[in-house]
Amino acid sequence: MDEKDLVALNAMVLGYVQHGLAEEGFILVEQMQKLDIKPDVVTWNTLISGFAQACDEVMVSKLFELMLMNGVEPDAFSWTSVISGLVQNVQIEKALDTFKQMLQHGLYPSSATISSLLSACATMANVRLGRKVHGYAVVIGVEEDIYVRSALVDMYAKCGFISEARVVFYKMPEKNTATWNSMIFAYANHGYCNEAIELFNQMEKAEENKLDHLSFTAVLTACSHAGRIALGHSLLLLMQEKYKIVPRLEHYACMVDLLGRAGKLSEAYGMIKTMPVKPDLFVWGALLGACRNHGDIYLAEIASRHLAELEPQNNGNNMLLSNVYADTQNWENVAKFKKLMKRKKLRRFSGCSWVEAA
DNA sequence: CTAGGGTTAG
Repeated sequence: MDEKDLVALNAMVLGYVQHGLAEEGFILVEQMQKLDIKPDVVTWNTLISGFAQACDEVMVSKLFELMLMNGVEPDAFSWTSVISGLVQNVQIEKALDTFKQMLQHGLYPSSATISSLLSACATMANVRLGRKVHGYAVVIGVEEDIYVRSALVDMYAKCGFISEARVVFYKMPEKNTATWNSMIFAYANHGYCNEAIELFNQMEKAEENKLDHLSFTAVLTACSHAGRIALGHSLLLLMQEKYKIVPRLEHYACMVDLLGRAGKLSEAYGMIKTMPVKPDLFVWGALLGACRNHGDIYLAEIASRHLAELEPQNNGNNMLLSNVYADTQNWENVAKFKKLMKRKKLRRFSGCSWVEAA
C-alpha cells in the first residue's frame, strides 16, 4: 500500500463527514480495508468526528473498538471529537463525563478540548465551572489561544459577566472575526446596544477583520433592541452592497423584530411577505412577540398559524397567542384557548433562565 | 488528511 492512497482516502472520508455523510465515509473505509489499505489514526478520528456530530454514540464506541482492534490507539483528537460532538448536541453531562474518561486514559487535553468545554459552560451558564476551566487553561498553557479566548469571552458573557468578557476581549493582542462577533453579541444581548454598534464600527474600520454574516446578525440584534430602525435598514443594505453577504433568515428575523418592537407591525409583516426565503420560526416568533406587545390580534393569529405548522409541539406559541388575547381583554378567546390546550393535554413550559441562580 | 470559539423571536 502506498502512502498517497491513504492521504487520498482520508481526504475523501473528510469530504463525506463535512457533508454530514459519516455513514458513507464508514462504508468507504470498509471497502478500502478489503483492498488492503489500512486506515490510520487520522482516518479513524475523521469518522469519530462525523458520528459524534451526528449523535451516534453506538457508532462512536464501535469506532473506538475498531481502531484498537486495528492496532491504532485513540488520541486527543479522538476524545476531543467526541466531546465537541456532545457539546454541539447539548449533551453537556455526557461531554463532561467523556472529558473525565479522557483524563483517566492518560490523554492530555488540548486548546481544542478546552474551547469545547468552555462552550459547554456557556450553554449551561455555569460560571463556576467556567472559571475552573479558565484556570485549568492557564495551568496547561493554552489560555492565550485565540479559540480559547474567544470561547472565554462568550462564556463570561452568556453567564452574565459582561465586564469579565470585556476584560478578556480587550486583553487579546490578536482578535479574529469570531472574537469580535462574540463581544458584539455580548453587548447586544445585555442591552448595551450603543457599545455593540460602536464595536461593530470599530471592527469595520479594522481592516484585518473580515465582517461576516454573524457580525451583521449581532449588530442588527443591537439595532432592534435599541429601536434603531434607520440604522438597521442601512446596515441590511450595506451588508449586501459592500460586503456581498446574502441576508439569511436570522437577518430577516432581526429586521422583523426591529420593526415590530417599534410598533410598525404592517411593515414587519410586509418584510415577511417580500423576503426571498421561507420565513422560519424565529421570523414568525418575532412578529408574534411584537403583536403581543402592541395588541394586534389579527397578525398574531396569522403568526401563530405559521408557528403551529413549523413547530406543532411547542405550546409556548399558543401561550403567546393566548396572552395577546388576554392583553387585549378578549376573554372569550382566552377561554377558547384554555379549552384547546386542555384538550390537547398540553402544559405550559416552565420558565428557564440562562443565568445560574447565585 | 483528523478535534476547537461566535446565530436571530417570545
